[in-house]
Amino acid sequence: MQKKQTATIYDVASRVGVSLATVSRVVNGNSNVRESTKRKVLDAIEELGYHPNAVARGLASKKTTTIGVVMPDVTDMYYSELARGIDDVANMYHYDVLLTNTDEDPVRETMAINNLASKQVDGIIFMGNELDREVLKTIASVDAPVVLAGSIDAEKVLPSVNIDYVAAVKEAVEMVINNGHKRVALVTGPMEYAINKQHRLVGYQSGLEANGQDFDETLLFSSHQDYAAGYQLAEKIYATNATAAIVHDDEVALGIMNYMFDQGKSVPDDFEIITSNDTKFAIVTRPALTSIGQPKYDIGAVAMRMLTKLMNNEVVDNMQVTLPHTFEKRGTTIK
Amino acid sequence: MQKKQTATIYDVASRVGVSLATVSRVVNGNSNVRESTKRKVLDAIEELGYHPNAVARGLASKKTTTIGVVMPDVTDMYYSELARGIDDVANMYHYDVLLTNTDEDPVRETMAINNLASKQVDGIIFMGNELDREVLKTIASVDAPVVLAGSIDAEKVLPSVNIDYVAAVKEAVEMVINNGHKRVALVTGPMEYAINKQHRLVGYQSGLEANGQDFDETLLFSSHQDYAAGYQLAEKIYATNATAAIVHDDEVALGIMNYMFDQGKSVPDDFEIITSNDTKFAIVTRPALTSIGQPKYDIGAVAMRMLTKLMNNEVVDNMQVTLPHTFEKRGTTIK
DNA sequence: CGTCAAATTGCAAACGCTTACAACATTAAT
DNA sequence: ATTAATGTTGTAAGCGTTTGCAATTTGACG
Repeated sequence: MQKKQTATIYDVASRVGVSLATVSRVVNGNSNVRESTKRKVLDAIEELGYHPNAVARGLASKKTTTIGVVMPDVTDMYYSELARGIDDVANMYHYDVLLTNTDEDPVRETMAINNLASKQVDGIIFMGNELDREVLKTIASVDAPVVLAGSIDAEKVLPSVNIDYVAAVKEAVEMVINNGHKRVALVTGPMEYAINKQHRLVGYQSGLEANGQDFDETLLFSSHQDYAAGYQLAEKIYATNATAAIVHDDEVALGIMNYMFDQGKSVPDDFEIITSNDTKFAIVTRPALTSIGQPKYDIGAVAMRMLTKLMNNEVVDNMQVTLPHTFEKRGTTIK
Repeated sequence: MQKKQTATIYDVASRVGVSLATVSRVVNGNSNVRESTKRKVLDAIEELGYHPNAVARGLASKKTTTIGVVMPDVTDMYYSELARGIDDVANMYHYDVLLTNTDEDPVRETMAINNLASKQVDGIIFMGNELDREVLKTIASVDAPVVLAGSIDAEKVLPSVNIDYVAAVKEAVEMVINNGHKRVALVTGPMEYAINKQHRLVGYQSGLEANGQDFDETLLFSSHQDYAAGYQLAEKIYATNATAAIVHDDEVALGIMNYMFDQGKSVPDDFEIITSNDTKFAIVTRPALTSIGQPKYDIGAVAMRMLTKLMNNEVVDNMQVTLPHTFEKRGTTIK
C-alpha cells in the first residue's frame, strides 16, 4: 500500500510564503484575502494536490459536516426511499451520511445514537416505527439536533415529518366500504406502537363509524413487515370472513395477495387490498396494489432540509410537518 | 438546544488524579494498567458520562473506524442487499459506514471517493456496474484500501468479490435452450461495460455454442435498470420472435413479464424469463421469477471482511473472490 | 536490605486545522 | 501630509486524543 504523503495546509502555506491562516481562509472561501494571494494559494493547492483533512477540520471547528441516519433496514423499500431523499438533500448541503441499520431494536437504536454522538455528527435523522422510552432519553441527551422522518413520537415533542396517517387510513377504509364491504380487516404492526394505536387504528375506527359500521376487534391483525409474515397471516384473515384489508406494508400486502391467489381466490373480486407504502412493489405486481400514496422521497428530503436549518440555528416555523398524501388506485381494489 | 458540557478525557483524568495517558489506556483496553486504577478510571468515566471524542481520536491515531460505501442507489434492491451485508460485518468490526449514492455517474463516483478520502475513511467499498477510467485513477490515488463488491474491473487488479457471471449466464442460457427455445434474448446494461461484454455476453455465447445455436446479434438488448425500461424494451424483444430472455435485472425482468402479461401472452408458456439478481422482487410476483441465485448479502459481507483485513495490513490470500451462485427455479420457466 | 527486571505511570509532542486577536498595509478623506 | 477606516495577513492558542519515551514504582530474589 503506497503511503501517499498527503500535503498539509502547512505545506501549501510555506510554499506560497504565507501563513496557515491565509491558506485556511482561501480554502474556506473567506473573502478577506487579496485576489492575487488567493490565486497563488489556489495554484499551490493545485500543484501539491492538497485536500483539507476533514478530521482535523472537524476537531478545530467542532463541525463535521456529517449527519447520522438511523433506520430499521436499508433493504426495506419504504425506508430506503426515504433514505434516498435524505441523502440527496444532504449532499446538496454538503453533508455526508453515516448510515446505521437497527432492525428496530431499541438497544441498537440507542447504541447507534450514542455512537453517532461520539462521532460528533452535526445532526441525526431517525426512522423507525416506534420510539422507545430509552431511545427518547438518549435522543434528549445528545446535543445534535434530531429529526424524525416517517416516524412519530407520541408526545409530538420532536421535530418530524410525516403524512396524516389517520386521515389516510380513514380514506382507505371508506373507499373499501363504499365498494360494499362489511368486514374490512386492518393489519398493522404491534398495537403498542403509537403509530398504530393513535393513528392507524383511530383512522380505521373513524372510517367505520362514519359509515355506521361496528368495530370488531377480531378484524385487527398485527404482523412483521415482510412477505412471509403477510402470507401466513392471510389464512387467519380469510378465516374471519373479512373481504378486504387495509395493510400497513407493501410486502405484507403482497403476501396476503399471493395467499389469496394461491388459494384460487381472486383479488380484487373476492378480496380487496389497500396497502400503505406505495413502493415499487406496489407497481410491479399483477394486479398492482392500490395504495395510500406517500411522498416518501419528499418526507426524507424535507426532514433533511429541516435538519439543516436546525443545525444552522435557523428558526423553523413548523416543527411537525405533515406532507400531503394521495391515493393510488390500482388493481387490488374494484374502483 | 442545551449545550451538553461533555466531559473530556482531561476531566476524568483530573478527577481520578492520574494522567491523560492512563485514562487513554484504559479506554483503549490497553493492558498495562493496574487493576485498581483501571477500576477507578472506569468509575469516573461512568460518573462523568464521558464518551471519547471520535474526531479527536481520529486525528491523533489516524484511524477513523469509518469506512465509505460508494453505490449507485440505495433504492435498488440488489445494491441495498449488498449494503446490508457490508453494514452488518462493518458493525461487527466496529466500523461505521459513510454511504454515498452516485447513480453510476463517474463524475459523482470520483467526487465521492475523493470526499471519503478527505474524511479519512479507513477503507472503501465500491459498487457499480462499470469502473470508469477516471474512477480507477482516483481509486489508485487514495491511500485507503478499496474493495469492489459485485463489481468488476476489467484488469482484475483491484480486490473484489463477485460470482462467476459467465458461468451463471451460460447455465441460464442452457437451461432455456433445454426447454426447447431456439431464440433466446440477452438483455443487459450497456455493452461497453466490462461486466456485460466480458462476462454476460461471453457466457451467453458459450451457452449458445455448447448447444449448437448460432449467435444472433439482434437478440442482444440493452436497458436501464428499471421497471419502465423493461416494459418498453419488451415490445422490441417480442418483435424479434424471441421466446425467452435472460435478463440482468429483476425490475427489468418484471417489466418484460408484465408487458407479456398485458399483451395476453403467458409466461412461461409463451415466453420464458430468467433474471439475475434474485431480489425480493423475484419472489413476490406471480409467477415468481426464475433467477440466477446470487449470495448478495454474502458478497457484501465477504467484501467487508476482506476490507477489514486490508485495513489491518493482514495478508489476504485471494484478492479476487468468487462466491458460488445457485439457480432458483421458479415460475417464469417451464422446468 | 540492595538489586534489577518488569510493571505502571506520567510527560509532552504530535495530529492538521480554525479562529480570535493583534499587527500591519492600503486607501480615502480632510 | 495626517488620520481614520478598511482591508490583509500573521500569531498562537486551542480542539481532545494517542503514543513514544522516560521516570517511577513494585516485587522477586539473593
